[in-house]
Amino acid sequence: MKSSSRKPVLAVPGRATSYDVARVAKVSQSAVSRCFKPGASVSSKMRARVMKAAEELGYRPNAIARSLITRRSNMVAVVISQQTHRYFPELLDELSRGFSARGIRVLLFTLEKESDIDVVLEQILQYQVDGVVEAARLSGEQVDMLEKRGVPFVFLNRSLRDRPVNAVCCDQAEGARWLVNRLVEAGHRSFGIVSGPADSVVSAERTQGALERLGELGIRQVAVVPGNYSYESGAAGLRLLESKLGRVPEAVICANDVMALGCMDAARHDLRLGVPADLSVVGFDGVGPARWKSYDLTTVQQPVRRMAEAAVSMIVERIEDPTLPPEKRTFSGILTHGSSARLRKP
Amino acid sequence: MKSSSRKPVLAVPGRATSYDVARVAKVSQSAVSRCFKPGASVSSKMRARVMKAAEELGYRPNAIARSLITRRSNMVAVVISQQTHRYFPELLDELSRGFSARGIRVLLFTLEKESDIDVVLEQILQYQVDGVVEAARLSGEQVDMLEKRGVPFVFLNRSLRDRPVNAVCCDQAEGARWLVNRLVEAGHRSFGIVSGPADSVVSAERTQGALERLGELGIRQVAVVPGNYSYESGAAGLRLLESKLGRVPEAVICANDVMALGCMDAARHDLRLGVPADLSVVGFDGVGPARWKSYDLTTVQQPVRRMAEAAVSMIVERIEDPTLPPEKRTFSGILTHGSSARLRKP
DNA sequence: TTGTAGGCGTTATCAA
DNA sequence: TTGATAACGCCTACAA
Repeated sequence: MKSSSRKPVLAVPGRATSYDVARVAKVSQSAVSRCFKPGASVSSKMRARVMKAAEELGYRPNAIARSLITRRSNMVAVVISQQTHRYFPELLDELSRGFSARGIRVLLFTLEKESDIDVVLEQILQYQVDGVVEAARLSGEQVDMLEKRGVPFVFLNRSLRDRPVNAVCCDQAEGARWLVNRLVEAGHRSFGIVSGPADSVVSAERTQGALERLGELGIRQVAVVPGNYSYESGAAGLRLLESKLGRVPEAVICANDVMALGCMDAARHDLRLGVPADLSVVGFDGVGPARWKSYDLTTVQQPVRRMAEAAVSMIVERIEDPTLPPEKRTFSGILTHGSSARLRKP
Repeated sequence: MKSSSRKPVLAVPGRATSYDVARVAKVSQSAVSRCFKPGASVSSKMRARVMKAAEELGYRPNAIARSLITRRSNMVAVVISQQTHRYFPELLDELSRGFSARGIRVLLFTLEKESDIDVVLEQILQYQVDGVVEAARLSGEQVDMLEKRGVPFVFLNRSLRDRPVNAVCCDQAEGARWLVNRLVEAGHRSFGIVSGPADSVVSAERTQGALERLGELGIRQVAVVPGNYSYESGAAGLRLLESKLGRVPEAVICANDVMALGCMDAARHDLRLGVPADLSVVGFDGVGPARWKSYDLTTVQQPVRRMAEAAVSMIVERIEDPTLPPEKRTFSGILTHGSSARLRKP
């Protein structure tokens, strides 16, 4: 018998293979394999014998070997920038939950700089992941690579001009317009905007959306200063706005919540201004701290959970059926009224 | 020629194998393999031909197949509770950075409940990871399984009684004692403690450390109430303490920063108390928001970066040399003076 | 330096 | 229902 001659004892103690189990159970190796395959046809007697032997040896099917032959790794890559992850851990949590509920493992790639995406993409392709969730930007060529390889992927909160790709987004411009509407309607006439990092698509959409609507409403006193999504840059942003406008604007729109909180603190603690009495501050995201009593921020909350769930199911569907056409799902943000902005009662 | 007969054309367009490359380059498959192995001996002519063909076909070595034969997946599992991750995304960031710098991929497992660890461990073993970072608790039997399989693992901020295991910790009790010392020295005599979830080892150590030192210093007015690490439970904790002691204590020690911030806000906004004038509040961790101007929390900061780096290098060393004996590395926390507690100037 | 051949641990396809 | 046998894509002696 081949199976008994090829391995007198366990090569590595505690790393039994299906051959070892077969030998102990005195059945064929393929029988062992079948016992570990959900809907296979095995007699209960066989199953019992095999399971007993497997138990004894501490056998576990080798997922790597399985992947090789099935051409399914049951792994999905999640690519996320450190920035995003740091300020928005909820996103990864929800993605991880969703995939794990469907029996899929997450191979995590965090990017320190967006430019790291090149080497990361290389890794992703080598590891034969079944799909990719991209919460980072990709160039056209990089998208080409994924498409050529037939790896399903979905963008999170970004997309590609002039190209049909899978994407789950929150309508940033819409949210920005809402904020502007409510602020103007409540009488604010001078505005400051603290944008996010230059390479952030989300920040650009939020900033542009706000500027556009302000223009439509004929608001002329508007200044934009750059931030980098950090608390500190929100605080610094307020001072920049002040010097740019010659005075503090009546309302400040920050491209994310964390900057808005920095801005509120700078107003209150450095400039001794009342928020919202002297200054209204609003943000985007709906992160945890925005709801804390010291801030109670007015913001456009992103439906993270639903977005993650959408991304997960879009990927899974396309793993099952790669011919599915690209789809873009856009969620509206949720305008959350806090007390950081002077607004009319809804 | 076997190589040319086995695959007339690319099976899946864009998924070339080393055989495909070999055929196009008119060399053997093993030659292709060698060209992609760092320190192999290949003539530059050969390398050029192979690389050209590989480029044309978009060939990338299949990491799964490689893992199967080398018995090295170059993947490490990171197990972390959602709780920890949500409040401390920095930890995962630093781990991911460290591993990726060493050419190792992270397979992420987030736990909603600690009890999910069973199924997660099963996955980990099946996926043949080279090592495991455990930021979650493990039972003795679970540790047995890993050890029997010879998978190196390191605990983060937890350990196992009566067992030599790899661990990287921050000395929680020490930090707690420091806090108590400084508070008592500044004249505080009545204390409240808001603990973390019952199943958190870290919370237990912090709480115990504080209680012990308070006992040694002869402080009698001490109440402990349970929290769950959330902002809300910190706020609720203060009210619980008040009803338990009959009044608000002079100092509140929270088992993490986020609860401390909730506690500060409850004091200021609900009870109209001055912090630190009427009440001192301290926490543990050193998270970002603790440094925000609205809080400026006195806390014991964990050296996350160094801890993650230690965990990474301990794992990597043990992947290289599995015979290395277990090691425990304990870091001291960093007492960070904010203005949330009335303390003597250092 | 290059090619041949044998495995790594599974699943899949057939006969039996 | 069971058991041979051939892949999956690569690495690695060993021989040339």
